[in-house]
Amino acid sequence: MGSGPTYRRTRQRDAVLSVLDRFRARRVHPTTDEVYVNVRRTLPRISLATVYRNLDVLAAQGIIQKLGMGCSPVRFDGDPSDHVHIRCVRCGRVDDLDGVHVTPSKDDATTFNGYEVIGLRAEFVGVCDTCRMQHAGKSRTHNDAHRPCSSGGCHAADQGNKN
Amino acid sequence: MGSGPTYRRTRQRDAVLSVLDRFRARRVHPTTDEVYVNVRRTLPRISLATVYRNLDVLAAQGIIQKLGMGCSPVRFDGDPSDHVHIRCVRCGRVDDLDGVHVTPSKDDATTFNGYEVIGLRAEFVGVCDTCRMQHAGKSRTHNDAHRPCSSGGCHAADQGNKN
DNA sequence: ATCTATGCAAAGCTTTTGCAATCGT
DNA sequence: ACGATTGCAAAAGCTTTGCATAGAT
Repeated sequence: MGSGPTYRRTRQRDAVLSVLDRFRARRVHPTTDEVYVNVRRTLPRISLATVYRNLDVLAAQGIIQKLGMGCSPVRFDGDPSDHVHIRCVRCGRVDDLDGVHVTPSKDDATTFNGYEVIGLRAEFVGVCDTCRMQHAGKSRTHNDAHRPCSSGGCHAADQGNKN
Repeated sequence: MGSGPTYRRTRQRDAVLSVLDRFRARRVHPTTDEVYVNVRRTLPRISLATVYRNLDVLAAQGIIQKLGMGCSPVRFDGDPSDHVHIRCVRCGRVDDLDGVHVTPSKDDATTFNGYEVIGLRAEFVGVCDTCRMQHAGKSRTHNDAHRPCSSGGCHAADQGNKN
Protein backbone atom coordinates (compact mmCIF):
# COMPACT_ATOMS: atom_id res chain seq x y z
CA MET A 1 0.00 0.00 0.00
CA GLY A 2 1.11 3.57 0.50
CA SER A 3 4.75 3.58 1.37
CA GLY A 4 4.56 7.11 2.66
CA PRO A 5 6.94 10.00 2.16
CA THR A 6 10.70 9.72 2.15
CA TYR A 7 11.78 11.43 5.32
CA ARG A 8 14.73 13.77 5.08
CA ARG A 9 17.35 14.67 7.55
CA THR A 10 17.28 18.26 8.71
CA ARG A 11 18.96 20.26 11.40
CA GLN A 12 15.60 20.75 13.08
CA ARG A 13 14.77 17.07 13.10
CA ASP A 14 18.15 16.19 14.51
CA ALA A 15 17.84 18.83 17.18
CA VAL A 16 14.42 17.62 18.25
CA LEU A 17 15.63 14.07 18.50
CA SER A 18 18.66 15.15 20.41
CA VAL A 19 16.51 16.94 22.95
CA LEU A 20 14.34 13.87 23.27
CA ASP A 21 17.43 11.81 23.94
CA ARG A 22 18.48 14.12 26.69
CA PHE A 23 15.07 13.86 28.30
CA ARG A 24 15.22 10.14 27.88
CA ALA A 25 18.44 9.96 29.86
CA ARG A 26 16.64 11.62 32.74
CA ARG A 27 13.62 9.42 32.13
CA VAL A 28 11.49 12.48 31.76
CA HIS A 29 8.55 12.61 29.37
CA PRO A 30 8.20 16.11 28.00
CA THR A 31 5.31 17.91 26.39
CA THR A 32 5.71 19.37 22.94
CA ASP A 33 6.17 22.76 24.42
CA GLU A 34 8.91 21.59 26.73
CA VAL A 35 10.71 20.15 23.75
CA TYR A 36 10.21 23.40 21.90
CA VAL A 37 11.73 25.46 24.70
CA ASN A 38 14.74 23.20 24.81
CA VAL A 39 15.35 23.03 21.08
CA ARG A 40 15.27 26.80 20.96
CA ARG A 41 18.54 26.86 22.85
CA THR A 42 20.17 25.29 19.82
CA LEU A 43 17.95 26.62 17.08
CA PRO A 44 16.46 29.87 18.31
CA ARG A 45 14.49 30.35 15.14
CA ILE A 46 12.73 27.00 15.05
CA SER A 47 8.97 27.26 15.09
CA LEU A 48 6.58 25.45 17.35
CA ALA A 49 4.81 24.00 14.34
CA THR A 50 8.05 22.41 13.22
CA VAL A 51 8.47 20.80 16.59
CA TYR A 52 4.96 19.41 16.41
CA ARG A 53 5.59 18.09 12.93
CA ASN A 54 8.91 16.53 13.77
CA LEU A 55 7.69 14.85 16.91
CA ASP A 56 4.94 13.28 14.87
CA VAL A 57 7.33 12.17 12.17
CA LEU A 58 9.69 10.62 14.67
CA ALA A 59 6.80 8.83 16.33
CA ALA A 60 5.53 7.60 13.00
CA GLN A 61 8.95 6.14 12.37
CA GLY A 62 8.90 4.43 15.72
CA ILE A 63 11.99 6.28 16.86
CA ILE A 64 10.20 7.89 19.75
CA GLN A 65 6.91 7.20 21.42
CA LYS A 66 3.88 9.42 21.60
CA LEU A 67 2.11 9.00 24.89
CA GLY A 68 -1.32 9.89 23.69
CA MET A 69 -3.31 8.22 26.35
CA GLY A 70 -3.70 10.93 28.86
CA CYS A 71 -5.42 14.14 28.34
CA SER A 72 -3.63 16.92 26.55
CA PRO A 73 -1.03 18.12 26.30
CA VAL A 74 0.48 15.05 24.72
CA ARG A 75 3.80 13.83 26.04
CA PHE A 76 6.65 12.01 24.35
CA ASP A 77 9.08 9.31 25.36
CA GLY A 78 12.48 9.10 23.72
CA ASP A 79 12.46 5.42 24.49
CA PRO A 80 10.35 3.65 21.88
CA SER A 81 10.36 0.31 23.65
CA ASP A 82 7.23 -1.19 25.07
CA HIS A 83 6.96 -0.29 28.73
CA VAL A 84 4.30 0.81 31.15
CA HIS A 85 3.86 4.37 32.42
CA ILE A 86 2.19 6.00 35.33
CA ARG A 87 0.71 9.45 35.11
CA CYS A 88 -0.07 11.90 37.88
CA VAL A 89 -3.64 13.12 37.70
CA ARG A 90 -2.73 16.28 39.54
CA CYS A 91 0.24 17.63 37.62
CA GLY A 92 0.36 15.49 34.50
CA ARG A 93 3.83 14.15 35.16
CA VAL A 94 4.61 10.78 33.61
CA ASP A 95 7.10 8.18 34.84
CA ASP A 96 8.28 4.82 33.65
CA LEU A 97 7.17 1.80 35.61
CA ASP A 98 9.92 -0.76 35.75
CA GLY A 99 9.11 -4.39 36.05
CA VAL A 100 5.41 -4.01 35.37
CA HIS A 101 3.97 -5.88 32.45
CA VAL A 102 0.46 -5.83 31.18
CA THR A 103 -1.31 -8.81 29.72
CA PRO A 104 -2.60 -9.46 27.24
CA SER A 105 0.05 -7.64 25.29
CA LYS A 106 -0.50 -5.94 22.00
CA ASP A 107 0.84 -9.02 20.25
CA ASP A 108 -1.63 -11.43 21.76
CA ALA A 109 -4.38 -10.55 19.37
CA THR A 110 -4.64 -9.56 15.77
CA THR A 111 -8.38 -9.05 15.56
CA PHE A 112 -11.14 -8.14 17.97
CA ASN A 113 -14.73 -7.35 17.11
CA GLY A 114 -13.81 -6.72 13.50
CA TYR A 115 -10.94 -4.47 14.45
CA GLU A 116 -7.47 -5.07 13.19
CA VAL A 117 -5.45 -4.65 16.36
CA ILE A 118 -2.50 -2.30 16.27
CA GLY A 119 -1.56 -2.17 19.90
CA LEU A 120 -2.51 -1.75 23.50
CA ARG A 121 -2.28 1.52 25.31
CA ALA A 122 -2.04 1.12 29.03
CA GLU A 123 -0.92 3.36 31.80
CA PHE A 124 -1.56 3.63 35.47
CA VAL A 125 -2.89 6.82 36.94
CA GLY A 126 -2.20 8.07 40.40
CA VAL A 127 -0.86 10.92 42.44
CA CYS A 128 2.87 11.48 42.45
CA ASP A 129 4.88 11.99 45.60
CA THR A 130 5.48 15.64 44.90
CA CYS A 131 1.79 16.32 44.60
CA ARG A 132 0.96 14.18 47.58
CA MET A 133 3.32 16.13 49.74
CA GLN A 134 1.67 19.41 48.97
CA HIS A 135 -1.39 19.38 51.17
CA ALA A 136 -3.30 16.34 50.16
CA GLY A 137 -6.26 18.59 49.69
CA LYS A 138 -6.28 21.77 47.74
CA SER A 139 -3.14 23.18 46.21
CA ARG A 140 -2.32 22.04 42.75
CA THR A 141 1.03 23.67 42.68
CA HIS A 142 4.17 22.43 41.04
CA ASN A 143 2.96 22.28 37.50
CA ASP A 144 -0.32 23.94 37.30
CA ALA A 145 -0.21 24.59 33.62
CA HIS A 146 -0.95 21.08 32.51
CA ARG A 147 -4.37 20.20 33.62
CA PRO A 148 -4.12 16.46 33.40
CA CYS A 149 -7.61 15.09 33.28
CA SER A 150 -10.36 17.68 33.27
CA SER A 151 -12.32 17.77 36.44
CA GLY A 152 -14.38 14.62 36.64
CA GLY A 153 -12.47 11.46 37.25
CA CYS A 154 -11.00 9.89 34.19
CA HIS A 155 -11.85 6.34 33.56
CA ALA A 156 -11.90 3.91 36.43
CA ALA A 157 -10.85 6.69 38.74
CA ASP A 158 -11.75 7.29 42.33
CA GLN A 159 -15.44 6.60 42.63
CA GLY A 160 -16.43 6.34 46.24
CA ASN A 161 -17.92 9.67 47.21
CA LYS A 162 -21.31 8.81 45.85
CA ASN A 163 -22.95 11.36 48.08
CA MET B 1 -11.11 15.08 53.53
CA GLY B 2 -13.32 17.21 51.31
CA SER B 3 -16.71 15.64 51.03
CA GLY B 4 -17.52 17.63 47.92
CA PRO B 5 -20.73 19.34 46.90
CA THR B 6 -24.17 17.90 47.36
CA TYR B 7 -25.28 17.13 43.86
CA ARG B 8 -28.78 18.10 42.90
CA ARG B 9 -31.22 16.61 40.52
CA THR B 10 -32.03 18.76 37.53
CA ARG B 11 -33.86 18.28 34.31
CA GLN B 12 -30.61 18.76 32.44
CA ARG B 13 -28.74 16.17 34.46
CA ASP B 14 -31.53 13.65 34.04
CA ALA B 15 -31.66 14.28 30.33
CA VAL B 16 -27.94 13.82 29.89
CA LEU B 17 -28.00 10.56 31.82
CA SER B 18 -30.96 9.39 29.85
CA VAL B 19 -29.13 10.01 26.60
CA LEU B 20 -26.13 8.15 27.92
CA ASP B 21 -28.37 5.24 28.80
CA ARG B 22 -29.70 5.15 25.30
CA PHE B 23 -26.19 5.10 23.88
CA ARG B 24 -25.28 2.43 26.37
CA ALA B 25 -28.03 0.18 25.12
CA ARG B 26 -26.48 0.40 21.68
CA ARG B 27 -23.05 0.01 23.20
CA VAL B 28 -21.98 3.23 21.59
CA HIS B 29 -19.53 5.60 23.26
CA PRO B 30 -20.42 9.16 22.35
CA THR B 31 -18.42 12.35 22.45
CA THR B 32 -19.65 15.30 24.45
CA ASP B 33 -20.91 16.91 21.32
CA GLU B 34 -22.88 13.85 20.31
CA VAL B 35 -24.51 13.85 23.71
CA TYR B 36 -25.24 17.53 23.30
CA VAL B 37 -26.93 17.08 19.97
CA ASN B 38 -29.10 14.33 21.39
CA VAL B 39 -30.08 16.10 24.57
CA ARG B 40 -31.14 19.08 22.51
CA ARG B 41 -34.03 17.03 21.17
CA THR B 42 -35.48 17.00 24.67
CA LEU B 43 -34.12 20.27 26.00
CA PRO B 44 -33.50 22.52 23.01
CA ARG B 45 -32.18 25.32 25.18
CA ILE B 46 -29.54 23.35 27.05
CA SER B 47 -26.05 24.71 26.62
CA LEU B 48 -22.96 22.80 25.62
CA ALA B 49 -21.21 23.93 28.79
CA THR B 50 -23.96 22.33 30.84
CA VAL B 51 -23.48 19.06 29.02
CA TYR B 52 -19.75 19.21 29.72
CA ARG B 53 -20.40 19.94 33.36
CA ASN B 54 -22.96 17.22 33.80
CA LEU B 55 -20.90 14.57 32.10
CA ASP B 56 -18.09 15.38 34.48
CA VAL B 57 -20.35 15.28 37.50
CA LEU B 58 -21.82 11.95 36.49
CA ALA B 59 -18.33 10.57 35.94
CA ALA B 60 -17.16 11.91 39.29
CA GLN B 61 -20.05 10.07 40.88
CA GLY B 62 -19.08 6.90 39.10
CA ILE B 63 -22.44 6.70 37.35
CA ILE B 64 -20.85 6.86 33.95
CA GLN B 65 -17.32 6.45 32.72
CA LYS B 66 -15.11 9.01 31.10
CA LEU B 67 -12.93 7.40 28.48
CA GLY B 68 -10.08 9.84 28.69
CA MET B 69 -7.38 7.64 27.29
CA GLY B 70 -7.56 8.41 23.66
CA CYS B 71 -6.94 11.71 22.15
CA SER B 72 -9.69 14.28 22.21
CA PRO B 73 -12.51 14.56 21.92
CA VAL B 74 -13.20 12.60 25.07
CA ARG B 75 -15.82 9.89 24.91
CA PHE B 76 -18.18 8.55 27.55
CA ASP B 77 -19.54 5.17 28.46
CA GLY B 78 -22.90 4.85 30.16
CA ASP B 79 -21.66 1.60 31.64
CA PRO B 80 -19.47 2.39 34.63
CA SER B 81 -18.23 -1.16 35.09
CA ASP B 82 -14.63 -2.07 34.55
CA HIS B 83 -14.20 -3.39 31.03
CA VAL B 84 -11.75 -3.06 28.20
CA HIS B 85 -12.28 -0.95 25.11
CA ILE B 86 -10.85 -0.80 21.65
CA ARG B 87 -10.52 2.43 19.74
CA CYS B 88 -10.23 2.98 16.01
CA VAL B 89 -7.24 5.14 15.18
CA ARG B 90 -8.85 6.25 11.95
CA CYS B 91 -12.28 7.43 13.01
CA GLY B 92 -12.10 7.49 16.78
CA ARG B 93 -14.91 5.02 17.29
CA VAL B 94 -14.81 3.07 20.54
CA ASP B 95 -16.21 -0.39 21.20
CA ASP B 96 -16.46 -2.68 24.20
CA LEU B 97 -14.25 -5.73 24.24
CA ASP B 98 -16.05 -8.64 25.83
CA GLY B 99 -14.13 -11.30 27.65
CA VAL B 100 -10.85 -9.46 27.64
CA HIS B 101 -9.24 -8.74 30.97
CA VAL B 102 -6.08 -6.85 31.62
CA THR B 103 -3.62 -7.69 34.37
CA PRO B 104 -2.43 -6.34 36.61
CA SER B 105 -5.72 -4.67 37.43
CA LYS B 106 -6.04 -1.33 39.06
CA ASP B 107 -6.49 -3.08 42.38
CA ASP B 108 -3.25 -4.99 42.25
CA ALA B 109 -1.13 -2.14 43.43
CA THR B 110 -1.48 0.77 45.76
CA THR B 111 1.88 2.40 45.24
CA PHE B 112 4.43 2.57 42.45
CA ASN B 113 7.50 4.76 42.29
CA GLY B 114 6.14 7.00 45.00
CA TYR B 115 2.80 7.30 43.27
CA GLU B 116 -0.41 6.51 45.03
CA VAL B 117 -2.17 4.41 42.44
CA ILE B 118 -5.70 5.34 41.52
CA GLY B 119 -6.34 3.12 38.57
CA LEU B 120 -5.25 1.63 35.30
CA ARG B 121 -6.31 2.97 31.98
CA ALA B 122 -6.03 0.47 29.22
CA GLU B 123 -7.50 0.18 25.79
CA PHE B 124 -6.58 -1.49 22.56
CA VAL B 125 -6.13 0.52 19.44
CA GLY B 126 -6.77 -0.70 15.95
CA VAL B 127 -8.65 -0.07 12.76
CA CYS B 128 -12.37 -0.81 12.76
CA ASP B 129 -14.08 -2.83 10.07
CA THR B 130 -15.82 0.20 8.62
CA CYS B 131 -12.57 2.03 8.16
CA ARG B 132 -10.80 -1.02 6.85
CA MET B 133 -13.41 -1.44 4.17
CA GLN B 134 -12.93 2.04 2.83
CA HIS B 135 -9.77 1.77 0.79
CA ALA B 136 -7.15 0.60 3.21
CA GLY B 137 -5.07 3.50 2.08
CA LYS B 138 -6.26 7.03 1.86
CA SER B 139 -9.79 8.06 2.63
CA ARG B 140 -10.59 8.85 6.19
CA THR B 141 -14.28 9.08 5.59
CA HIS B 142 -17.07 8.07 7.86
CA ASN B 143 -16.32 10.30 10.79
CA ASP B 144 -13.77 12.73 9.70
CA ALA B 145 -14.51 15.31 12.31
CA HIS B 146 -12.96 13.47 15.19
CA ARG B 147 -9.32 13.26 14.51
CA PRO B 148 -8.47 10.35 16.75
CA CYS B 149 -4.77 10.51 17.32
CA SER B 150 -3.07 13.37 15.57
CA SER B 151 -1.05 12.23 12.65
CA GLY B 152 1.92 10.38 14.02
CA GLY B 153 1.16 7.02 15.49
CA CYS B 154 0.07 7.07 19.06
CA HIS B 155 2.00 5.00 21.48
CA ALA B 156 3.11 1.56 20.48
CA ALA B 157 1.59 2.06 17.10
CA ASP B 158 2.57 0.67 13.76
CA GLN B 159 6.33 1.01 13.53
CA GLY B 160 7.62 -0.88 10.55
CA ASN B 161 7.97 1.60 7.73
CA LYS B 162 11.23 2.94 8.98
CA ASN B 163 12.11 4.33 5.59
C1' DA C 1 14.37 18.80 -10.63
C1' DT C 2 11.41 17.19 -7.33
C1' DC C 3 9.36 16.77 -3.34
C1' DT C 4 9.98 17.35 1.73
C1' DA C 5 10.56 20.58 5.45
C1' DT C 6 10.39 25.17 7.51
C1' DG C 7 8.42 29.64 9.53
C1' DC C 8 4.93 32.40 10.26
C1' DA C 9 0.44 33.62 11.18
C1' DA C 10 -4.13 32.33 11.25
C1' DA C 11 -7.52 29.12 12.16
C1' DG C 12 -9.52 24.98 14.40
C1' DC C 13 -11.42 22.26 17.86
C1' DT C 14 -12.33 20.86 22.37
C1' DT C 15 -12.89 22.31 26.84
C1' DT C 16 -13.14 25.66 30.59
C1' DT C 17 -14.67 29.88 32.96
C1' DG C 18 -16.91 34.39 34.67
C1' DC C 19 -21.13 36.07 35.76
C1' DA C 20 -25.90 37.01 36.67
C1' DA C 21 -30.09 34.60 36.88
C1' DT C 22 -32.52 30.44 38.26
C1' DC C 23 -33.58 26.33 40.52
C1' DG C 24 -33.37 22.43 44.12
C1' DT C 25 -33.50 21.15 48.79
C1' DA D 1 -32.18 31.02 52.56
C1' DC D 2 -28.10 28.65 50.80
C1' DG D 3 -25.63 26.84 47.53
C1' DA D 4 -25.67 24.12 43.29
C1' DT D 5 -26.80 24.64 38.44
C1' DT D 6 -27.71 26.92 34.14
C1' DG D 7 -26.96 29.87 29.71
C1' DC D 8 -24.39 32.68 27.41
C1' DA D 9 -20.40 34.48 25.62
C1' DA D 10 -15.72 34.88 25.91
C1' DA D 11 -11.36 32.87 26.75
C1' DA D 12 -8.06 29.41 27.02
C1' DG D 13 -5.17 25.63 25.56
C1' DC D 14 -3.27 22.60 22.46
C1' DT D 15 -2.72 21.38 17.78
C1' DT D 16 -3.12 21.80 12.86
C1' DT D 17 -2.91 24.21 8.37
C1' DG D 18 -2.17 27.39 4.21
C1' DC D 19 1.24 29.38 1.85
C1' DA D 20 5.54 31.01 0.06
C1' DT D 21 10.40 30.05 0.73
C1' DA D 22 14.30 27.19 1.63
C1' DG D 23 16.47 22.80 1.77
C1' DA D 24 17.57 17.76 0.96
C1' DT D 25 18.44 14.00 -2.23
